[in-house]
Amino acid sequence: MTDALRKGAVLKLIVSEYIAKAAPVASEIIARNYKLGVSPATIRNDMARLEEEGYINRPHASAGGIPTDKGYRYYVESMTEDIEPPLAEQQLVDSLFRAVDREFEECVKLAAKLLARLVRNIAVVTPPKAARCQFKHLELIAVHEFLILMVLVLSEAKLKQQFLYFSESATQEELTAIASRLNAICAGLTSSEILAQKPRLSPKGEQVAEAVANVMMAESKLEYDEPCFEGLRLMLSQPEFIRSDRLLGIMEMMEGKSWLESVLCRLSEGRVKVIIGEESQGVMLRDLSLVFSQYGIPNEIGGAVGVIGPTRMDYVRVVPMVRYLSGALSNLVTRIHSGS
Amino acid sequence: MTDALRKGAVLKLIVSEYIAKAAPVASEIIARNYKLGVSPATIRNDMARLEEEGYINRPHASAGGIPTDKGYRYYVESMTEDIEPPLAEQQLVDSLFRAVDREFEECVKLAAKLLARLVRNIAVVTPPKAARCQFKHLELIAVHEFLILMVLVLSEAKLKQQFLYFSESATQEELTAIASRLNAICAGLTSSEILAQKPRLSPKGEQVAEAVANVMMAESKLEYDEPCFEGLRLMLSQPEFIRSDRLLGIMEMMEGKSWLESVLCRLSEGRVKVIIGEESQGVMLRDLSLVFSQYGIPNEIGGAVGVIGPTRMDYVRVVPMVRYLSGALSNLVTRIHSGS
DNA sequence: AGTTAGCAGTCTCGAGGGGAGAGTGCTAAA
DNA sequence: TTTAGCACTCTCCCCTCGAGACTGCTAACT
Repeated sequence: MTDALRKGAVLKLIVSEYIAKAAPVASEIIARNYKLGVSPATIRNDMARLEEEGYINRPHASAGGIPTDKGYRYYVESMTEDIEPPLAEQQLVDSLFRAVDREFEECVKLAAKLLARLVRNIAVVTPPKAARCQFKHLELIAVHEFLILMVLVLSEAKLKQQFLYFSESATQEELTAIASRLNAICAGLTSSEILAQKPRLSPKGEQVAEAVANVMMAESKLEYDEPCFEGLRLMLSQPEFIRSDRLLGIMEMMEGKSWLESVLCRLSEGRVKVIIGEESQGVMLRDLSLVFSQYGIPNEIGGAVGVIGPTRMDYVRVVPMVRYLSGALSNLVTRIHSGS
Repeated sequence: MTDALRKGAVLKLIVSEYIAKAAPVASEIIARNYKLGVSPATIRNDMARLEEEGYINRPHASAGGIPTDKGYRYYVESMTEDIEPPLAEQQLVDSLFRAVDREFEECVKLAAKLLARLVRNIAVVTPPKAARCQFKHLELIAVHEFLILMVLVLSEAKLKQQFLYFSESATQEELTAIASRLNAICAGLTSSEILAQKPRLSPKGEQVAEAVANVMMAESKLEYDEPCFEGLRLMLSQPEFIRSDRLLGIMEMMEGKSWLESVLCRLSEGRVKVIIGEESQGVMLRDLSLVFSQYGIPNEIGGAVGVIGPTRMDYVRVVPMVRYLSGALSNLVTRIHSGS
């Protein structure tokens, strides 16, 4: 069985070598750089079998090996789960979330930027989204006589704003009264509950209540919030994108939102999901991989974080990083959700 | 003088032909496609002189003409100011701004998206920013015992949010009291005025007041708000970007913020500014052009809107479009600023 | 003087050929 | 089962060459 063992080792070496160099891997390279104690010819034999079994491919008859999706899959599966990102990178992430005094949106953006920089690929982070969205607080501010700024705070400290036009003028006092009335009535309710109970309100109050319910309805209908993408530039500097039509394909894909949905619904709690190339079954482009994970509190509030890159992606760096960041985001969400 | 006149006409035709085809323009093309009533040989003579004078260039000794920056400049200057965008496009813009019931940020994003789509290049829109930033309203909402969400409304209906940590617990009643006290004290003040007058406040009140002043300070220090970029993908599909290193250059430039500042400070009120290639004096890449305009109410509130594209940009479409959109944005801002 | 036809000259672009280099598959021996 | 040796294959780069595209120039024309 030392034979099959070595074959696996050779495959892993081929994959990691290809990830590093982006060029077909020759048998000599493997024999020379890694002390397997066998000659290139033996490696060649192993490689011939790896090709038969579909783990590697050759661009032409007498060239080195390139991992197939199946090859990458083997490589990823053989990674142990307990790899941690380098300490320096952990600290970068930690320091990002230590002070949460900024807006949450800002945090999400910064997290995406950092992740992109660390993995040198496209990073995606969706803002956390509560499973059910409850009314928390309403504020009405007169901008002008007929124009009102409505500020709505929902559960999980989510802020919404909208302008309202009144057909007749309203004083700030009147607005404050309407707001405090609605605050009393609606506290803790969902959009449908607000619509269900019909308290007696002034015409203006009715208009506001309707607007509130609409905003909350729209919010709870959303599968996930507008995700934040970063790192296009970093990915671009990788050799697979010297031809810009590749990039065009990616951008076209990303402009449609459907791909994200179909990726997110494949995620399972608390585990990093790796989707390699064709495994996405047409959702993604052939030569792209995804590394995604959920974060948050299951069935309460959460979002997703992940990386998009070429199949030739440094999984050993990316997977632990996504796992770590998703943990950090979970902590952050928990802190806001249930006190510090 | 019919001679010099024709030379100008030939230059304009060369520029517009090059803009349309992205390929060197031959004398024959000009003679055949446009009825100037002269032969290719005559056009060639004109082109030779245009080259001497620096309006066009040749990629090699026996190739057609390509406009220089100076050539584009002539073309742009010869455009009349009263060109309007096609009616259909005007209506698209108008319909975008008819209902302002969404967040303003949302409007800015949509405007950038629309502009990008219409001009098939990168569009930039900065959110409107008030010259001086005044306190309008404050709200404090308890998320948990020690974690408070502070919502701050500034002049021009600008919303800011921030989390606050208290070292001792606070009830919602207490927070409401602090907020209404500060609302009374600070109404209409700027950040420095808030810092200057030192009313007697509880320790928690002090902390909140300080946070408010900090947020406002940061806000007023900002030259302009985080601009919104759109349309990278559209620009990418233009022939000058088949090689992706061009794109890389653009993205690197855009990541730094300094270029925007130096562009914005060159703008003059109410006029569309066109900066062609090297005219930017190193701020931009050689082969990019900018078409920018301010919008808003001078000395009160405003932002900028513009387009980034290759020097070979369809100025006849882009310039009127930027002018029109900047007008539409000005209207929108005015409506919010001074009542409908 | 300005314009035009004709023609030689220049440059690009793509196809085709050949040599160097890289790396394999196969075979026969250890 | 592993290894050394070797013939073979395929890419890549460079060179050349011919076709095609336009020009610049010159001499005739209006």
